[in-house]
Amino acid sequence: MKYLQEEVREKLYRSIKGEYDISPEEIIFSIPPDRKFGCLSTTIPFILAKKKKEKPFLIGSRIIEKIKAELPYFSEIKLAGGGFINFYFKKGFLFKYLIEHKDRKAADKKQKVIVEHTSINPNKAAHIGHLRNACLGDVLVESLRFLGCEVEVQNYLDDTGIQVADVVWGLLHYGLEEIKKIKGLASYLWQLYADVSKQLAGNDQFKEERNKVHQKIEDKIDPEYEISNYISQEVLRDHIRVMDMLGIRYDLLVRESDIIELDFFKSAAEIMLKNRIMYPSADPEKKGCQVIKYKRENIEKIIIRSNNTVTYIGKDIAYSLWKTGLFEKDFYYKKFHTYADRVKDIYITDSQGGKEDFGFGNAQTVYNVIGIRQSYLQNIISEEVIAPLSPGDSQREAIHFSYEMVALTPRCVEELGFKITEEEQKKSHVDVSGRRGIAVKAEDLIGKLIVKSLQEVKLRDPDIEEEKAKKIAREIAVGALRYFMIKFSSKTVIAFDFKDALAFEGDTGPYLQYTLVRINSILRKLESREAFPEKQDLELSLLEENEYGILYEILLYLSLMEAQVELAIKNSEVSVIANYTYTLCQKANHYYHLFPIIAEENQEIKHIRLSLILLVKNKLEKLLALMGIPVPEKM
RNA sequence: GCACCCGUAGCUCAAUGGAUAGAGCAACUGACUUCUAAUCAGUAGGUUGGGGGUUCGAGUCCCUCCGGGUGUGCCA
Repeated sequence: MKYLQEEVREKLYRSIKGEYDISPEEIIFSIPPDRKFGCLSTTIPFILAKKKKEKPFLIGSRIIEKIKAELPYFSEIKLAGGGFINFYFKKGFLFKYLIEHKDRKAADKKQKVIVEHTSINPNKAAHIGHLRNACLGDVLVESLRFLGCEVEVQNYLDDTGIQVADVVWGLLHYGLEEIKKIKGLASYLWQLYADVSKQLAGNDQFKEERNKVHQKIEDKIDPEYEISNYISQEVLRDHIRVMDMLGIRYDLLVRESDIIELDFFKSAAEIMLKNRIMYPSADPEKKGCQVIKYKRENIEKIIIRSNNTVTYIGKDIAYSLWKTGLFEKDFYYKKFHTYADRVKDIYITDSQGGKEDFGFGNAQTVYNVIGIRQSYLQNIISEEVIAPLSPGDSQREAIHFSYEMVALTPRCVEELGFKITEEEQKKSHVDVSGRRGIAVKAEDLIGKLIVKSLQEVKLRDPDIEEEKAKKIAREIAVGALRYFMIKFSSKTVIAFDFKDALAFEGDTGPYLQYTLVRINSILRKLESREAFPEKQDLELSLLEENEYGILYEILLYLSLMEAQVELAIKNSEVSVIANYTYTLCQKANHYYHLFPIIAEENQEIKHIRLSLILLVKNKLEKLLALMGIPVPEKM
């Protein structure tokens, strides 16, 4: 897919690449703040001037001379402000261009990408922090697909971790049959885990018991093993169910127990030793340990302890090598779950089975959506393991898609009924803590959102059928939640508060939904769509100046859409898409508020307005789909 | 100690090194017999934490100070 700016960029690049050392990505376009500076602008002469110590003005003039004849869509290309190159579209071009390219598909880049997200410890219900992870991950997935990548979504299951052992220890006085009778297991374990954590803290005897449970799980000794298996599966099913409520889905579940069972780490260690990535430490304090050098901080990170056991990072390294295809071994697989609409199945890894090739793994680029606190380990994997093992011709890349935590405002913590210390009281936010049970459960939040939106729906339409109202309420709840989780930049700590999260006005998901719902409503009420066929050569000069100006700004803004999605991926910052969509909606609302469509008597003008609204609808539908925000029938 | 991140309107946040720093919320004023008021229009609100520097141009890059946060384990 080539969008408008990309086409111009290509021509520009060809005209300068012989003279300057520059990559196409460095040529960046923006829409100038004032139309007197044109409709599209680049500062490339300034950038080139820095590289060669020349006058930007002269470089700019030379570039314009070279490309002028090659770019037919512009009436003028002017140099301004000492080095800006400003492009002026021919009248009517942009409208025509956007209509013509409305449903253009992304080029098939044939690149396979794996995105790992969600990856919640399977010992309790999901909370708001996990929601941020899954929502960010899912927008990343859909954006990559939009840009033409083949994406495989993986969810990693730490089924052998100490957290599972904690709750198994807490449940040991029950037998498996009794545990199976527990309703809402994930939610039940939420409280149990908090209680267990309290008991374990400062009680060495309990901890020792728990460690024995952990060991028995690893050695597959019942009842500990079967209980742990049951719990992690059931909790996983609960996580999948909750995420499916938000439209978030997976292709493959990867179990840590299978990585251990199939001895992936052994193969990983062989590769790393052979390539001198891992080596025996010479540091007397790390005598007998195998380490990886982390150059950025000049630290040796222990991978294999002196007692020959593997540290936490080891399993992640093996998994990453498998994901990037730098590794011979593979898992076995079986079907785990079919979604209710039956359009998709989830598979899960296994440690035995048939040799069927499912084609999982082996991607060129691997994203791991995980909190910023994991940066240290993720950087080691990406910089010290994956990068050096990737030969230049088949570059493999592991990208840490990081984000800050969701925390709670002190007020919110108190609303939830927890006591907080005086110290915490003074802070702007308090960390979510599974161990203390301090968090908002994902499903509780979704429930609150549904209750509130149902009220709003009924307020606006008291006669609405119950089922219809519920469906719309769910859609609004999902829209509000998903937008809230991605609208902040990933470096912002979200200080969660019900007041903000339950907002339906202003910069919120429902605002975006409302914009599209109203556009759809206009189209429904239009007496006849047939009277206004899609037409590329509309007579824009019929519009009075004010309307033309506002309409033109929307067209310009619409032309940025694909570039914005690319920018979001390039910067690992999907909030770009949320912000862009919000601004687009503001512009659209402003326009059709000023210029009514159905009531317009001049059929030509009506045709123009309708065409614009259809363009906005087309882009907005795509954007909402990228963000997983549903479109209600009415609001 | 070392490394990284953050500090922008009363609050919550935007702003690829680019032309006049923008939104939402809260406050105030106005627009529903009208294509849906979950909307729209308007008023007010700023020394971008302080100070230096680089640059044609700095909220953005560099240095420094102040304030806040995170990571840095033979834990996971």
